[in-house]
Amino acid sequence: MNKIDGEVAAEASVVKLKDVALRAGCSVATASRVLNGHSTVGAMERERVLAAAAQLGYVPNNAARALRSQSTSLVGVIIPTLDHAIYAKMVSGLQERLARNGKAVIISTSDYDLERERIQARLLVGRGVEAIVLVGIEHHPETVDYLRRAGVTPVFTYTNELGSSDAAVGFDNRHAGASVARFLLDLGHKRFGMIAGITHGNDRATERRDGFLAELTGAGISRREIVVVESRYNIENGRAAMRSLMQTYPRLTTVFCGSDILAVGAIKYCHEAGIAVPGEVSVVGFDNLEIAELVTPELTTLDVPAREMGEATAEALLRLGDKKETAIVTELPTRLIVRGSTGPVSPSGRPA
Amino acid sequence: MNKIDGEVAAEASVVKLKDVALRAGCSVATASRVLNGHSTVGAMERERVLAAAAQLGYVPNNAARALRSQSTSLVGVIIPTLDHAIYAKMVSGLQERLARNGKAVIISTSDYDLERERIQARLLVGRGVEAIVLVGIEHHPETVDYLRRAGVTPVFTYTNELGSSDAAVGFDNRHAGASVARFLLDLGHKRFGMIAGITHGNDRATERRDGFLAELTGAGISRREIVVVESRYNIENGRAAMRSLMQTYPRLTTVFCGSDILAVGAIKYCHEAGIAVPGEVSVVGFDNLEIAELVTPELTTLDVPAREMGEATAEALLRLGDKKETAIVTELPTRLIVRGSTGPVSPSGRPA
DNA sequence: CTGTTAGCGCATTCAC
DNA sequence: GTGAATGCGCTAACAG
Repeated sequence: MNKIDGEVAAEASVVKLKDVALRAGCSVATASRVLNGHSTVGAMERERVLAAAAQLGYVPNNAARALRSQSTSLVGVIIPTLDHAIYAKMVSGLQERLARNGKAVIISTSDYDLERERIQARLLVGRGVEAIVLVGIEHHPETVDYLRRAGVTPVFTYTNELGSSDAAVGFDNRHAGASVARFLLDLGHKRFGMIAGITHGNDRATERRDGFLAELTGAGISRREIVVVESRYNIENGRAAMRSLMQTYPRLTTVFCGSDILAVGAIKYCHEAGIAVPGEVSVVGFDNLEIAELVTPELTTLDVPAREMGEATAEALLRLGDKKETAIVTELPTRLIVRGSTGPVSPSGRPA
Repeated sequence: MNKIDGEVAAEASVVKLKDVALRAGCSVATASRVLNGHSTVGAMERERVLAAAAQLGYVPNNAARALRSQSTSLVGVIIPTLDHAIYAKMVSGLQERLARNGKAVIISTSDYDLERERIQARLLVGRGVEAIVLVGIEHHPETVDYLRRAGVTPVFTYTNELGSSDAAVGFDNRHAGASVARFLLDLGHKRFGMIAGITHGNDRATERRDGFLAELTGAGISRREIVVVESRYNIENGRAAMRSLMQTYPRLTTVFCGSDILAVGAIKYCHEAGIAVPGEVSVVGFDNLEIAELVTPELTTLDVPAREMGEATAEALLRLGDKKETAIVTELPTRLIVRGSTGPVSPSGRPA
């Protein structure tokens, strides 16, 4: 049985441009021109093509389009892990903003391993991505070079330094770490601990720690009196790290954690061990995740606008695509959210 | 300057199969065969091709491969939102497992809107995905039909019903809801409230609620005595819903929430309002997110193995690709995790 | 076992 | 303005 022209046609298994042209009574070339917005097409002709495409439910074959035009409308993103809300939020913002401009995102994860990141980058290049969004400024020496040679735009997030990328969207981790130190100093703290993320291959963790330490030593605190441990980002590790810290250095009055995840674990340990927060020890987190407001006391933390970072990254990508700009740095504001987990130190040197 | 054979060659801007063949001294067909693991190639020849590919850093052009072979190694996934950890975890498991088999995932979000889901599905088809992972069994009437006609494998998650899909990976939401009811009945509760997710277009929320209600009415509780409100999944809404519930029906002894997100908000409200949990009201969540262990008291909740669901989905997809199976149902275990937010009701009808 | 040939669906050059 | 022809990089027939 033939389809009757004008009825809501049952779509063929795959509608191709040829089918649209056939129905519109023109050549595929014309149909292609219309669908791609090339102005040089008669108004009537254009109408018919558009109508035909709509009726047939035409969806362009991206593989063919990509092969022909060298443009895939695909963006790759490599994050350490999707399990961490801070990255999930960033990807969410990126994906939604990009989708509005017809671009799709392919996601992959490196588990904080720069070598894996490099492999993933190659794979994404094979997939034809036009740009790759990376986290941080520190990468395998070959990664960015490789992207460059492949004509893929590298973009860094979680940093405000362009480095070897075409765009950086983020904030100054070092400054953020320093601002936490400043806040704690102003509260009168003298004995500091830090539970940092694993700094190996992770510039964000490194910078946060170094900014924190620099501010403290600048204030006359001896580096040797500051205890720093590193821990993978999960609650259980945060708890364990806090235990080891407090058992070894019971006189610490405050502990800065490189992530809320760790801070929340730290607070859990304090509960168990009967250590008052902030009475005996003040705890500060980083990221301002939802969990920061769930613990008791609520967590003082540095707010990172993850979703906005994803959106801003998308916008940078879009602008880069217009070729009007060649290098973009978007610095996002961070700010300290003071809640109940921090307090002043009494003149005796113990928290009030 | 010419590249010298044998040195670690600087990769050309884009290395093609032809380049590999050239260097290996064979035809592109042979090179293709080697790279695709077709056994019928001589050992020496295969060696040389492999070596050439490695030295040049050859990465196949997926667009061309896709166009020619109708196989893209691309899987699409449409989830309500990446902001909800339960979906982020699922995607994480899916992505990692698929990556091990050379498949990539394109992600998109529907914001719980079945019409948006339908649009996203079409877009993903245009991208050439071989399968699409959907959440739940309820979809726009055209969505699955469309996928079928386009030759794209539809897979449902968060459900154990095959429906119109080729594979279902998940659990019985109705049964899960019922098991929560059973647990609360056994504790002696008589006055029940529920903060469900928005059930419109969301079979998971609907089933959880219906299973809960069915078990209760089956136990002789009148439907009219059970108070159900619906709320979007975020903490603030959970808090507001709990407020409205407790202010209007102060005699409720227990409230079941369709997600830990809501439950956590509910508990926050109880803290503010001075309502003892579980002394005055028992609260149960759903999902067993990390946040369940962060609130005080810790949350009794139904564990949903989200990451495993993603992994199992990937495996179902892989098996479907082998064409040995044609329909796969994988039911995952859920179990109630009893923590501190629930307790028995005293003979007086109030919680003990 | 290996090379030659012919498209996959589309965007674009070139004629008209 | 519009149509016919070309080829993007690769894989799958087909020969040899």
